[in-house]
Amino acid sequence: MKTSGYLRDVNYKEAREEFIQTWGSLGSTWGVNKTMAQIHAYLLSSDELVTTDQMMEDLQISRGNANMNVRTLVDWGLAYKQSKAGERMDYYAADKDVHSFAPKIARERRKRELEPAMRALSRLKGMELEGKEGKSFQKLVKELDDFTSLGDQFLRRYIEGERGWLTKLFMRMLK
Amino acid sequence: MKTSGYLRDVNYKEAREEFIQTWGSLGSTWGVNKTMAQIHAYLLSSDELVTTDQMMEDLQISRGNANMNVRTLVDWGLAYKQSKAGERMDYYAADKDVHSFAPKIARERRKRELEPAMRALSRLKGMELEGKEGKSFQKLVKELDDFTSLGDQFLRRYIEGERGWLTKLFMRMLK
DNA sequence: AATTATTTTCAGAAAATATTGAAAGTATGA
DNA sequence: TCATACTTTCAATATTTTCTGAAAATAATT
Repeated sequence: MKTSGYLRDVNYKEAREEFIQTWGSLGSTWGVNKTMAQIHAYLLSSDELVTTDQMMEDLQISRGNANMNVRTLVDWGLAYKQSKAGERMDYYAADKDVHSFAPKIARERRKRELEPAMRALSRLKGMELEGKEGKSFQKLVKELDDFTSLGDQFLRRYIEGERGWLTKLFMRMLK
Repeated sequence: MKTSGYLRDVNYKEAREEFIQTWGSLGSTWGVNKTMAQIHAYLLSSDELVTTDQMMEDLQISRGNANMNVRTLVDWGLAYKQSKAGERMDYYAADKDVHSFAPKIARERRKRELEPAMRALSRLKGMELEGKEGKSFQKLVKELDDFTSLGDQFLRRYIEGERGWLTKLFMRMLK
């Protein structure tokens, strides 16, 4: 028989390892640091609750790094801390449902990437500028502001909206 | 009279300066380096064609930096090189229309941020894993793949689609 | 209350990323 | 074809970001 216990175990481990590494390096391009993305992938792909020590061991990272990044995951609502009865150590698990955790990521990215831009634009929009240059600058600011506001409304709906909303919108869109 | 020539000129310059600085620091959170975002903001807020030397002077950056980042802007289609008749220096200007340049940014970000994730997921989806862990891993991969594919279809429409598409979709969405 | 287990913090080290500036490359035109 | 004006490249440097590890803090146990 080809798929011995040994072989299939290695397969799963390899697939998981690839997933974790890929997610980690993609994390950087998404404005999330490598370790945080790796821990997220690690928790997503784990059936069991895991401790900080297991993360340190499997991802080869320091205690401080593990602690800091798992905490951020918890802050974002992407992971949860759990206690096992009779044990002192903290265990962690991820929210596994993409339709539940993706909006949480969207919420954080909106906060970091969109809100400051909107604040800046609304400050600039409030200025009364004169002259040819001033006028076209104001036009630019207004257009950027309209555009980001549209994006913001969309994101808010997604973040706060009911589960199927995005999928429904896509269905309508494709028709 | 309150708005003397001097005053309103300073006003415009200050507003523009604030715009450039803000866009620059936001750039970092958007995966675009500070200088590139600053040059983009500088060109967006300029009525005239500008040379590399003007950028160097006004943004206080080196020639290499200016050259490299303005080239990337041109590569992305966010800026254009123009020659003035009888002059040797290269002049640059930005695409000022947000409904024209935003999809170009979306295109580049899709390429960098979404495509590699989709490639990784489709590679992982192709694996036949056994055991309880393997099965739930495959479920995870499938869900992530469905989700990213949906996002990809959406982005493609936006990137390739006609001008008003996004706004129309939003209108429908708000109803 | 003292000991032990566990988590958190944070200054400094390391890694990743961006920028400089001078040298090499190209195009123009005298 | 040589000189000049301008652009591009890239090794060295600077800056920013992330990570480490040991010390401090907190919590549980005896």
